[in-house]
Amino acid sequence: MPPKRKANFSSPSASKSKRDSRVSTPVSSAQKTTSDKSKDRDETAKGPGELSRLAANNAQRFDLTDFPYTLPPGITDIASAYFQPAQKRDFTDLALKANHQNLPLWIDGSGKITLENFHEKARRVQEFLIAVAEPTSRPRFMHEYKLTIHSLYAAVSAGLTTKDIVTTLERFSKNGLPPNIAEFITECGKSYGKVKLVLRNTKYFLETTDGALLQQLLKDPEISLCRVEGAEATRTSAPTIAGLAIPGTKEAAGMREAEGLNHGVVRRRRSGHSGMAEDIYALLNEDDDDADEHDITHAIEIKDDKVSAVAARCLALHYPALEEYDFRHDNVNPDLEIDLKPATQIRQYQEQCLSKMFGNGRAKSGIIVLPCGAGKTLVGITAACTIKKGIVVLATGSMSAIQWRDEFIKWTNIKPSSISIFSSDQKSTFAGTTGVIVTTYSMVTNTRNRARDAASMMEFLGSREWGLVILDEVHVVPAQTFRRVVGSIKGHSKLGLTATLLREDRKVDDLNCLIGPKLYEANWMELSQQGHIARVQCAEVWCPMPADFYDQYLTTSPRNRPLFCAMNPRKFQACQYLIKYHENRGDKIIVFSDNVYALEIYAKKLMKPFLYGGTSISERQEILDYFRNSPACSTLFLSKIGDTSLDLPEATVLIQVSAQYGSRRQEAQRLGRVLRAKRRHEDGFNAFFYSLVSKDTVEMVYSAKRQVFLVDQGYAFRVITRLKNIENTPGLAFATPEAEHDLLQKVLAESESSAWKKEEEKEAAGLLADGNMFYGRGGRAARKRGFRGHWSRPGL
DNA sequence: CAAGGCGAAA
DNA sequence: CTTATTTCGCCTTG
Repeated sequence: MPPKRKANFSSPSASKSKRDSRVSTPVSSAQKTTSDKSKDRDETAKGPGELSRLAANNAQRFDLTDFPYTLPPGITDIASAYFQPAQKRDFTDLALKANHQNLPLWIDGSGKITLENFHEKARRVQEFLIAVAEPTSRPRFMHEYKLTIHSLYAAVSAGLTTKDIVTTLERFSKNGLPPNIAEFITECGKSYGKVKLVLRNTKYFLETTDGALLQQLLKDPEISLCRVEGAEATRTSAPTIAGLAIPGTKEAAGMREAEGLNHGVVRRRRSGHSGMAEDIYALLNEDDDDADEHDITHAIEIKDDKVSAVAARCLALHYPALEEYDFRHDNVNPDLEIDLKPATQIRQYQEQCLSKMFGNGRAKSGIIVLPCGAGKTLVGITAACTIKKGIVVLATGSMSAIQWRDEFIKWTNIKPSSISIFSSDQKSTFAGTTGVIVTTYSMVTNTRNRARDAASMMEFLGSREWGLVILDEVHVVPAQTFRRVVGSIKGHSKLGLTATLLREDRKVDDLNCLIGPKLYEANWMELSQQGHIARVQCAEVWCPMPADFYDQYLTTSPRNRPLFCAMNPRKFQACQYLIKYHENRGDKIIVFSDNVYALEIYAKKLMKPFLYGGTSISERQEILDYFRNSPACSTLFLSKIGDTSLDLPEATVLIQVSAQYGSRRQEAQRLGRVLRAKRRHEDGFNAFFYSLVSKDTVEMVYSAKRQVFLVDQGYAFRVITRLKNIENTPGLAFATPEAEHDLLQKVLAESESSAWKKEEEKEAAGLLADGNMFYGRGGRAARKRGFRGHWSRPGL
């Protein structure tokens, strides 16, 4: 920053002279030429402006900002980032109110809201904030929320007015609400709900009650390109909102039958905004929700594959085009006979998710974020039971598809013939006029030639209108090919479910247009305090590297570094120590290593079963059953096969030996593997999560990155630099210098061979490409390692 | 029906 | 400049 400013000062005409030099060759100031004359004329033309700018620059010269305080190298300053102008976190103009100590919020000009979570008013205000803003960080004491166009839309469609929002924020803020924020909220309110995306007769339409607005949108070049043909005007009646009960809620239960269920937690709730604090909502006017809706709607047809492009463009024009499905008045699509089983009672937060989705009596498309083990599936199924139309469920793998089908049968009264799986090994349809289809993303988005039955099944999927599309693990949807599901399956509403709405690329934002806005995000800490998910102790164990290892680590090529980090003998010992400690406590332990070589070495040395991608299906099942049932086996080693599509048995301890780069999602997903743990230990924790990190290596950086999401969820990572009494632990591996040396030689050999293999691969590919282009790219065969899951079973 | 090719994701 | 590496699922062949 300072150099930029310096440049500005030193020559206000510097950029100008550069511009001039392009026109004429530079001349000395002594020579007076025509070009100089024109320059003079230029200067006089904007003389006063130039002068004042010079003065301003001059003043800046004597500003302290031109003499920045720089930290000594190697020291990172976290705090000052908050006060950089780029962050718009300048609080200078925001005067504190006299009674600020009685108020829990800070609101700055960037739309960031900070909540003092320890404040006596925090609980009530929190419920309001969740309704109007998106939570971004919720550790123990200070919570951060962000006002966005989507969060405000959700608030408005749940019945709040923009005036309510502004006054309530103003009321609880320690500082006066910045004027730009009030303006932002009001402006957003004006454009909400004006434009809708609707599906009729398997065609998509952009619809509005404002004819002039539609004309304006049509003038946009991008939108007009996405249009099919002609505009039509249709008549609709304003929808009513009376009497919708979400199945599984207390109200619905009360309607069905009087059950002696726990009434301790029952709070008065009105349809639309259940569980919100009374005093904050006292000023709401429920009835003006649809009051000013016109009878005439104007619509244009949109090309199937351009739906998300139109949504994106509308959002950019500040007219978010959202999907709302008035399923109760849909007489075109046949009803599906599906209901939750009478005994089913959903939890309070699941109910909150659903009231966000069905807040105004229609089904809003969007995303619900719940941690693993918090019952995402049941939320999806309850949504399906509310809409009662044809349902498509998209899962990431065929295993997961089977689980979805089973869950549907477990929780609902759906006829087994009405639900079917469409995957590579099962291709059947439901019996009646409508039903539930569970399929996989790759099945639907496959572009290569299909098998005949798959093609006909796809034809069937694409030619119909579906009431609800449930997208499991919705964070995968922005991927290049998976995003095509949005165009190829026509759903009136879409519900995305995920535990971790995270990607390391910048594509998460696309989900706003592909699926819809985030409707609800659970607070992990809150759920664990309520006992719905486990309380987890997280720790990062720092393992120093022996000197000779570290030397090799420094000299090896960067590609081999992760191998050295994983094979660090101190790390191995830490792993061994932790396994021993927790096995003695009676825990079930899962060890993750993304490096398959390290995985094999660790598991074989410690005589534990291990499982990776190359393990055959039958052997996988055998190993998992063994781990699940045998008391003799309490530790299992897994590659990243365990991250997805493996129905892992319950574990209470998780040890991470090596991981892929800085993936926050992977870290959260792995922590999720112990969230189902129920057994409580005397120290109050149900489960443990250890991340083993080789000290002073790339792993330190990645590890910090990986933890960001969990830290925002309120998890605190304890750093352990030495494990208690590890030096006196008998039977540790690689305890002697010789053993350590042997290990180093092994690792060196492995890194050599993998490097060599790579070379050979490249060479082969090159030669083949040169010699005979029809062979294409070779080298895949060399990659496939032949060894199968090999393991020792002490008890069988 | 088992195995391998291939594309794609993270 | 867009890597690396492991894994999954679909489809085809013997």
